[in-house]
Amino acid sequence: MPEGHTIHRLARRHRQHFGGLQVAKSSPQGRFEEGAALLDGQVLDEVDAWGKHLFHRYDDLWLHVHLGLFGRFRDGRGEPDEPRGALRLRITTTDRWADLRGPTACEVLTAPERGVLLARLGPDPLRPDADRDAAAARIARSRAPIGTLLMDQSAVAGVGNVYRSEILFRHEVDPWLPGRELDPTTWEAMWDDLVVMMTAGVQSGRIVTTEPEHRERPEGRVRRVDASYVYGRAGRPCRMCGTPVERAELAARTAFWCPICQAR
DNA sequence: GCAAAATGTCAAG
DNA sequence: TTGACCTTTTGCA
Repeated sequence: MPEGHTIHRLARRHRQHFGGLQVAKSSPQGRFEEGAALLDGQVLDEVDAWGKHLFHRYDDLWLHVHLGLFGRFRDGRGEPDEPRGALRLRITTTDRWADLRGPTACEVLTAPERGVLLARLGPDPLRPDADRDAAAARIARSRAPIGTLLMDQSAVAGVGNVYRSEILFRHEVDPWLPGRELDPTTWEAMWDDLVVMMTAGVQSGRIVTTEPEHRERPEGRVRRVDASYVYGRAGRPCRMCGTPVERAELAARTAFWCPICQAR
Protein backbone atom coordinates (compact mmCIF):
# COMPACT_ATOMS: atom_id res chain seq x y z
CA MET A 1 0.00 0.00 0.00
CA PRO A 2 1.23 3.23 -1.25
CA GLU A 3 3.06 6.31 -0.20
CA GLY A 4 5.05 8.34 -2.71
CA HIS A 5 7.89 5.85 -3.00
CA THR A 6 5.48 3.21 -4.31
CA ILE A 7 4.31 5.52 -7.07
CA HIS A 8 7.81 6.49 -8.17
CA ARG A 9 8.79 2.86 -8.19
CA LEU A 10 5.78 2.06 -10.36
CA ALA A 11 6.64 4.92 -12.69
CA ARG A 12 10.14 3.57 -13.17
CA ARG A 13 8.81 0.08 -13.76
CA HIS A 14 6.18 1.19 -16.25
CA ARG A 15 8.74 3.28 -18.11
CA GLN A 16 11.01 0.26 -18.40
CA HIS A 17 8.32 -2.24 -19.33
CA PHE A 18 5.94 -0.19 -21.44
CA GLY A 19 7.72 3.01 -22.48
CA GLY A 20 7.84 3.60 -26.24
CA LEU A 21 5.56 0.66 -26.94
CA GLN A 22 2.03 0.27 -28.20
CA VAL A 23 -0.11 -0.53 -25.19
CA ALA A 24 -3.51 -2.22 -25.34
CA LYS A 25 -5.98 -1.27 -22.65
CA SER A 26 -9.20 -2.70 -21.30
CA SER A 27 -11.39 -2.34 -18.27
CA PRO A 28 -12.81 -5.80 -17.54
CA GLN A 29 -14.70 -4.37 -14.58
CA GLY A 30 -16.28 -1.79 -16.88
CA ARG A 31 -15.74 1.27 -14.72
CA PHE A 32 -13.03 2.66 -17.00
CA GLU A 33 -14.38 1.43 -20.31
CA GLU A 34 -14.51 4.79 -22.08
CA GLY A 35 -11.05 5.86 -20.95
CA ALA A 36 -9.52 2.53 -21.85
CA ALA A 37 -11.08 2.72 -25.33
CA LEU A 38 -9.73 6.24 -25.76
CA LEU A 39 -6.14 5.18 -25.02
CA ASP A 40 -6.24 1.63 -26.39
CA GLY A 41 -3.34 0.80 -28.68
CA GLN A 42 -1.57 4.13 -28.27
CA VAL A 43 2.17 4.44 -27.72
CA LEU A 44 3.30 5.28 -24.18
CA ASP A 45 5.39 8.41 -24.70
CA GLU A 46 6.19 9.37 -21.13
CA VAL A 47 5.69 8.23 -17.53
CA ASP A 48 5.72 10.65 -14.63
CA ALA A 49 5.10 10.64 -10.87
CA TRP A 50 4.38 13.51 -8.52
CA GLY A 51 3.64 12.70 -4.92
CA LYS A 52 1.14 9.87 -4.92
CA HIS A 53 -0.03 10.57 -8.47
CA LEU A 54 1.06 8.46 -11.43
CA PHE A 55 0.82 9.64 -15.03
CA HIS A 56 1.21 8.00 -18.44
CA ARG A 57 1.28 10.25 -21.47
CA TYR A 58 -0.21 8.89 -24.70
CA ASP A 59 0.25 11.58 -27.35
CA ASP A 60 -1.71 14.55 -26.01
CA LEU A 61 -3.68 12.67 -23.36
CA TRP A 62 -2.65 11.65 -19.88
CA LEU A 63 -3.71 8.61 -17.93
CA HIS A 64 -3.90 9.65 -14.28
CA VAL A 65 -3.89 7.03 -11.53
CA HIS A 66 -4.11 7.54 -7.79
CA LEU A 67 -4.01 4.32 -5.82
CA GLY A 68 -5.57 5.76 -2.70
CA LEU A 69 -5.45 3.50 0.33
CA PHE A 70 -6.39 0.28 -1.41
CA GLY A 71 -5.26 0.54 -4.99
CA ARG A 72 -2.67 -1.84 -6.36
CA PHE A 73 -0.80 -2.61 -9.59
CA ARG A 74 0.41 -6.09 -10.37
CA ASP A 75 2.35 -7.02 -13.47
CA GLY A 76 3.94 -9.92 -15.23
CA ARG A 77 5.31 -11.38 -18.41
CA GLY A 78 3.52 -13.24 -21.15
CA GLU A 79 -0.20 -13.81 -21.30
CA PRO A 80 -2.17 -12.55 -18.30
CA ASP A 81 -4.75 -14.80 -16.67
CA GLU A 82 -8.42 -14.41 -17.45
CA PRO A 83 -9.60 -11.24 -15.67
CA ARG A 84 -11.20 -11.98 -12.31
CA GLY A 85 -13.08 -9.73 -9.93
CA ALA A 86 -12.89 -5.96 -9.93
CA LEU A 87 -10.17 -5.28 -12.48
CA ARG A 88 -10.30 -1.57 -13.29
CA LEU A 89 -7.60 -1.46 -15.92
CA ARG A 90 -5.47 -3.97 -17.72
CA ILE A 91 -2.64 -2.82 -19.97
CA THR A 92 -0.78 -5.22 -22.21
CA THR A 93 2.00 -5.28 -24.78
CA THR A 94 3.12 -8.29 -26.76
CA ASP A 95 5.06 -9.67 -23.78
CA ARG A 96 4.04 -7.76 -20.66
CA TRP A 97 0.87 -7.00 -18.73
CA ALA A 98 -0.14 -4.89 -15.74
CA ASP A 99 -3.42 -4.96 -13.78
CA LEU A 100 -4.83 -2.10 -11.74
CA ARG A 101 -7.35 -2.74 -8.97
CA GLY A 102 -9.05 -0.54 -6.42
CA PRO A 103 -7.66 2.89 -7.30
CA THR A 104 -9.18 6.09 -5.98
CA ALA A 105 -8.61 7.66 -9.40
CA CYS A 106 -8.16 6.18 -12.85
CA GLU A 107 -9.03 8.74 -15.50
CA VAL A 108 -7.96 10.41 -18.73
CA LEU A 109 -6.85 14.03 -18.47
CA THR A 110 -5.92 16.69 -20.99
CA ALA A 111 -2.68 18.58 -20.42
CA PRO A 112 -4.49 21.60 -18.91
CA GLU A 113 -6.49 19.34 -16.60
CA ARG A 114 -3.28 17.73 -15.46
CA GLY A 115 -1.85 21.19 -14.85
CA VAL A 116 -4.73 22.06 -12.56
CA LEU A 117 -4.11 18.89 -10.59
CA LEU A 118 -0.36 19.49 -10.26
CA ALA A 119 -0.98 23.06 -9.16
CA ARG A 120 -2.47 21.84 -5.91
CA LEU A 121 0.49 19.64 -5.06
CA GLY A 122 3.44 20.75 -2.97
CA PRO A 123 7.04 19.80 -3.66
CA ASP A 124 7.78 16.08 -3.81
CA PRO A 125 11.02 15.01 -2.07
CA LEU A 126 11.47 12.34 -4.74
CA ARG A 127 11.56 14.83 -7.61
CA PRO A 128 14.88 16.43 -8.55
CA ASP A 129 13.02 19.66 -9.36
CA ALA A 130 11.40 19.85 -5.91
CA ASP A 131 11.30 23.25 -4.24
CA ARG A 132 12.31 22.64 -0.63
CA ASP A 133 11.94 26.31 0.21
CA ALA A 134 8.31 26.34 -0.89
CA ALA A 135 7.52 23.64 1.64
CA ALA A 136 9.55 25.45 4.29
CA ALA A 137 7.65 28.69 3.70
CA ARG A 138 4.31 26.94 3.88
CA ILE A 139 5.19 25.29 7.17
CA ALA A 140 6.68 28.43 8.66
CA ARG A 141 3.43 30.37 8.32
CA SER A 142 1.04 27.66 9.47
CA ARG A 143 -0.51 27.18 12.87
CA ALA A 144 -1.44 23.60 11.94
CA PRO A 145 0.52 20.82 13.65
CA ILE A 146 3.57 19.64 11.74
CA GLY A 147 2.05 16.16 11.80
CA THR A 148 -0.92 17.52 9.87
CA LEU A 149 1.21 19.53 7.44
CA LEU A 150 3.31 16.50 6.55
CA MET A 151 0.13 14.74 5.41
CA ASP A 152 -1.14 17.77 3.52
CA GLN A 153 -0.30 17.05 -0.11
CA SER A 154 -0.36 20.74 -0.98
CA ALA A 155 2.44 21.35 1.53
CA VAL A 156 4.58 18.28 0.81
CA ALA A 157 3.59 15.71 -1.81
CA GLY A 158 4.18 12.01 -1.35
CA VAL A 159 4.50 11.66 2.42
CA GLY A 160 1.94 9.29 3.93
CA ASN A 161 1.14 8.00 7.37
CA VAL A 162 4.22 5.83 7.83
CA TYR A 163 6.82 8.35 6.71
CA ARG A 164 5.04 11.03 8.74
CA SER A 165 5.45 9.27 12.06
CA GLU A 166 8.91 8.03 11.26
CA ILE A 167 10.42 11.30 10.08
CA LEU A 168 9.06 13.08 13.16
CA PHE A 169 10.63 10.47 15.39
CA ARG A 170 13.97 10.58 13.61
CA HIS A 171 14.15 14.34 14.22
CA GLU A 172 12.67 14.24 17.73
CA VAL A 173 9.76 16.48 16.80
CA ASP A 174 6.41 16.46 18.60
CA PRO A 175 3.71 15.74 15.98
CA TRP A 176 1.50 18.44 17.51
CA LEU A 177 4.08 21.21 17.28
CA PRO A 178 2.61 24.05 15.17
CA GLY A 179 4.43 24.42 11.87
CA ARG A 180 5.38 28.01 12.61
CA GLU A 181 7.16 26.88 15.80
CA LEU A 182 9.31 24.33 14.00
CA ASP A 183 12.93 25.44 13.75
CA PRO A 184 13.61 26.03 10.01
CA THR A 185 16.95 24.25 10.35
CA THR A 186 15.13 21.20 11.71
CA TRP A 187 12.77 21.30 8.76
CA GLU A 188 15.70 21.39 6.33
CA ALA A 189 17.17 18.33 8.01
CA MET A 190 13.78 16.58 7.91
CA TRP A 191 13.38 17.30 4.21
CA ASP A 192 16.86 16.04 3.37
CA ASP A 193 16.14 12.95 5.42
CA LEU A 194 12.83 12.42 3.60
CA VAL A 195 14.77 12.47 0.34
CA VAL A 196 17.09 9.75 1.69
CA MET A 197 14.36 7.60 3.28
CA MET A 198 11.96 7.81 0.36
CA THR A 199 14.69 7.20 -2.22
CA ALA A 200 15.62 4.06 -0.31
CA GLY A 201 11.92 3.16 -0.38
CA VAL A 202 11.85 3.47 -4.17
CA GLN A 203 14.89 1.19 -4.42
CA SER A 204 13.70 -1.50 -2.02
CA GLY A 205 9.94 -1.27 -2.51
CA ARG A 206 9.33 -1.02 1.21
CA ILE A 207 9.54 1.55 3.95
CA VAL A 208 12.54 1.08 6.21
CA THR A 209 13.40 4.04 8.41
CA THR A 210 15.46 2.38 11.13
CA GLU A 211 19.22 2.67 11.19
CA PRO A 212 20.99 -0.69 10.79
CA GLU A 213 21.96 -0.83 14.48
CA HIS A 214 18.29 -0.65 15.42
CA ARG A 215 17.19 -3.56 13.27
CA GLU A 216 17.11 -7.00 14.80
CA ARG A 217 18.97 -8.50 11.87
CA PRO A 218 21.32 -5.93 10.39
CA GLU A 219 22.87 -8.49 8.05
CA GLY A 220 20.02 -10.43 6.53
CA ARG A 221 16.65 -9.43 5.23
CA VAL A 222 15.12 -6.79 7.42
CA ARG A 223 12.05 -8.08 9.11
CA ARG A 224 8.98 -5.92 8.90
CA VAL A 225 8.81 -5.53 12.66
CA ASP A 226 12.20 -3.85 12.65
CA ALA A 227 11.54 -1.47 9.80
CA SER A 228 10.06 1.38 11.85
CA TYR A 229 10.80 3.24 15.05
CA VAL A 230 7.24 4.11 16.05
CA TYR A 231 4.77 3.39 13.23
CA GLY A 232 2.50 0.52 14.26
CA ARG A 233 4.33 0.08 17.58
CA ALA A 234 1.81 1.61 20.02
CA GLY A 235 2.40 0.39 23.57
CA ARG A 236 5.71 -1.23 22.71
CA PRO A 237 8.98 0.20 24.00
CA CYS A 238 10.64 3.02 22.10
CA ARG A 239 13.79 1.68 20.47
CA MET A 240 15.77 4.59 21.89
CA CYS A 241 14.49 5.14 25.43
CA GLY A 242 12.14 2.25 26.22
CA THR A 243 9.09 4.42 26.93
CA PRO A 244 5.86 2.94 25.50
CA VAL A 245 5.05 4.39 22.08
CA GLU A 246 1.86 6.46 22.01
CA ARG A 247 -0.83 6.58 19.34
CA ALA A 248 -3.57 9.09 18.56
CA GLU A 249 -5.59 10.45 15.66
CA LEU A 250 -3.97 13.35 13.87
CA ALA A 251 -5.35 14.63 10.56
CA ALA A 252 -7.78 11.68 10.43
CA ARG A 253 -5.00 9.08 10.58
CA THR A 254 -3.25 7.30 13.40
CA ALA A 255 -0.01 8.97 14.44
CA PHE A 256 2.61 7.18 16.53
CA TRP A 257 5.28 8.88 18.62
CA CYS A 258 7.52 8.57 21.65
CA PRO A 259 6.38 11.00 24.37
CA ILE A 260 9.90 11.29 25.78
CA CYS A 261 12.12 11.43 22.67
CA GLN A 262 9.64 13.73 20.95
CA ALA A 263 8.70 15.96 23.87
CA ARG A 264 8.62 19.64 23.02
C1' DG B 1 -18.32 -16.74 6.54
C1' DC B 2 -17.88 -12.24 7.86
C1' DA B 3 -16.00 -8.14 10.21
C1' DA B 4 -12.23 -5.16 10.65
C1' DA B 5 -8.21 -2.88 9.24
C1' DA B 6 -4.95 -0.96 5.94
C1' DT B 7 0.86 3.25 3.77
C1' DG B 8 -5.65 8.03 0.98
C1' DT B 9 -8.71 11.68 -0.53
C1' DC B 10 -12.86 14.31 -1.12
C1' DA B 11 -17.42 16.27 -0.39
C1' DA B 12 -20.99 17.42 2.67
C1' DG B 13 -22.39 19.66 6.80
C1' DT C 1 -15.26 16.76 11.61
C1' DT C 2 -17.68 12.84 9.56
C1' DG C 3 -18.86 9.57 6.20
C1' DA C 4 -18.30 7.56 1.76
C1' DC C 5 -15.59 5.15 -1.46
C1' DC C 6 -12.14 1.88 -3.74
C1' DT C 7 -10.21 -3.71 -2.66
C1' DT C 8 -7.56 -7.20 -0.36
C1' DT C 9 -5.94 -9.53 3.58
C1' DT C 10 -6.19 -11.11 8.17
C1' DG C 11 -8.27 -12.83 12.16
C1' DC C 12 -11.94 -14.54 14.54
C1' DA C 13 -16.03 -17.39 14.94
